[in-house]
Amino acid sequence: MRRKQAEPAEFEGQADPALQGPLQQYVGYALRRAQLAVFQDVIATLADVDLRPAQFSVLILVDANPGIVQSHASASLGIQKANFVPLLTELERRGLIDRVAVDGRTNGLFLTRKGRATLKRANALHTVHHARVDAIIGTENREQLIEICLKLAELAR
Amino acid sequence: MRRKQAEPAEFEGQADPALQGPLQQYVGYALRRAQLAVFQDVIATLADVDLRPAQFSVLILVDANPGIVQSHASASLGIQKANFVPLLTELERRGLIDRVAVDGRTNGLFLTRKGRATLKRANALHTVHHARVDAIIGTENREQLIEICLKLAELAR
DNA sequence: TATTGTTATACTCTATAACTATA
DNA sequence: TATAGTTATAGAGTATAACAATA
Repeated sequence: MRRKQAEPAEFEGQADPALQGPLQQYVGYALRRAQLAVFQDVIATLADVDLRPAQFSVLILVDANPGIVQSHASASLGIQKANFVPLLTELERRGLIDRVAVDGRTNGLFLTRKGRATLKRANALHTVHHARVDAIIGTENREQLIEICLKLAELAR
Repeated sequence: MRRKQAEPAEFEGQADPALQGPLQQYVGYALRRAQLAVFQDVIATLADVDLRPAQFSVLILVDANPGIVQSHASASLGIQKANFVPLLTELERRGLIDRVAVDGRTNGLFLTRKGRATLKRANALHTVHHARVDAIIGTENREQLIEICLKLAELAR
């Protein structure tokens, strides 16, 4: 399992002088560093329920959209349908979701009772992470960050 | 080579109804989607000079800090020293950087003439990407986004 | 004929452990 | 004894292509 990212350079509480260059002004670089840090915190937070971010996102999506079909779910999450298969297979193996045949080629997704219980625990844990994020940047900044990120995601269309 | 990410779900210009759930409020999820989209755009933009984002960041860092030693450079970029080795080896193989022994166990990093020329081309290409980002979110939002991301990166410490 | 789910495969990124040569 | 660079290896994540079964 992945545990931590590379230690950031330490300079007695100062910002790393090597990073005062143009890199600090690049959106992609800032996003990468922030995303890695946040994911690291989420991974550590959800370790108790043994859920990775991608697995957590599937449970959330299926909980909010019972019966959603695989192809729709994977497209919504921006995951290739081919990569979605082993993800679901593992969640099904653990008894957290069910694949229910809608017709001969389509599966609807549902949380099992155990899946709902696990998600409930995961949500409680995630609240702690969420509070940690808000403590660092504030609620207002969080909401603005998300708004900006959603606009940037349009670049992928 | 990686070319594109999964197609986002399309709903005749509407937002994907399956994503109106709690996922939209999570910083980690928003950051991941935005980072993937921005990186995809950077990768496509820099394809002409055959540089991946990580390679580009190394050239920028070494250009701004000639002679920086490997361990410092990798820590500054948040890359494990073990993973930094093949990255540098490839850049050296392509004649873009030089590893110069400082003492028996330490390498200082320098751009070659070709490395500087390639970086110059890459920067010119990157300007186009940068303009695309600003066109979507605006300069002010970009600056605020970066500020917030840097604060979030503190989570990793 | 197009779509859904699947298998196979490969590349990138990130991580750890252990080694060597040197300071 | 600690550090810099390296090698080996493994696990995620993401990408493509091709296939069978079904609509």
